[in-house]
Amino acid sequence: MKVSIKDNLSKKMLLWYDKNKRDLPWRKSKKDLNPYQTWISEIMLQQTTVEAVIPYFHKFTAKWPTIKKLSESNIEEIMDAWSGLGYYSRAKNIHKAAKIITKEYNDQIPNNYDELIKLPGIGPYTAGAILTIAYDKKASVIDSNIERIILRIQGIKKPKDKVKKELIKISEELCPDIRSGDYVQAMMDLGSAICKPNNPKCNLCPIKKFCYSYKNNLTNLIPIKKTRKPIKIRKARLFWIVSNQNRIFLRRRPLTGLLPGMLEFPSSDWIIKSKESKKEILFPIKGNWKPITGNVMHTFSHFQLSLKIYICRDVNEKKLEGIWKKENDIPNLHLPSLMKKVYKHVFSNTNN
DNA sequence: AACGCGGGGAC
DNA sequence: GTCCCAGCGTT
Repeated sequence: MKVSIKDNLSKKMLLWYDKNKRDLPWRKSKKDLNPYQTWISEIMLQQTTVEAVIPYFHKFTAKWPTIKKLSESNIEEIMDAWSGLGYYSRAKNIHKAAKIITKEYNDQIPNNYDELIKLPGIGPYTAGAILTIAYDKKASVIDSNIERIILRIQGIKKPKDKVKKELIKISEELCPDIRSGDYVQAMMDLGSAICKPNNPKCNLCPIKKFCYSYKNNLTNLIPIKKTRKPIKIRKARLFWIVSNQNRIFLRRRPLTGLLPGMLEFPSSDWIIKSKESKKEILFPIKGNWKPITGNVMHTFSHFQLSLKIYICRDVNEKKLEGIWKKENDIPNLHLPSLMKKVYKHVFSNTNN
């Protein structure tokens, strides 16, 4: 890459950023820079939109204002605070990392790549983001926005995983020595507002004069899209159990796998549709079971789930090991989105 | 290199 | 409905 592009691109981006930056809660002035808040925001923002993160960031940092406080909390509290945000291993890893930072780094988030990358939940992107945004160091930072911008500017028509080394090199070269944090955030804002995946607004782009794809009308072809596999459909029966004290039965999922440690209403195994057996329904307890009209559908990252809900009333609470909650308390529980869909479906299809 | 891992907004 | 999002850990 030519030196003139390197210098001028970051200058253009910083000028653009000063005029167009979004006002986000984790964007502090220099004197208020807080590596802890940078870390939490970057973890929350992994594969998650800014709009979804904002309320969670406020709640989380209000409840745990320091790493020390966070390291002293328990995992259930953290999982509850994360419920609804998705990708729950991030919450587990934050807890693990907080303990390590407190124990081994005197409550200070490391300021070098080799130590950062060792922490659970911090990979190449997040390490670079913390180095630039929290510590104003020059680093290679590649998120999906910056990746797309570089591929377009350079007119790279190969699949991105074939040019990984090249992208790392270019992203570091483009990163300025001063205001590196502002620069990477400028690039991400540009990717979000201008250099979008589809129908980019090139006429508004401050760096279009550096862009091979703009000049050659290739922005709709770069980055090349790879076909993704269709996701499978799973089916299951979910059991809505009401006790003779008018409370609802829940249990906590195991701390590994899907929705780790989250509360749920019990269900049968989630079976892939083609393998569905016609065996008799195995209810968790004897009783007068009745199906509820309709199904609850929910799409996860790698499969879709269709739930048929069955309801049983007047159950003795001592017959089941788990958590019993009053119906009025259900909406206030920390449930994953799937289970929120479930209780809304039940409430709207029964007349309690 | 491919997969498991959530949820929601834009279109 | 499909695509995408400030990715990471595991296999």
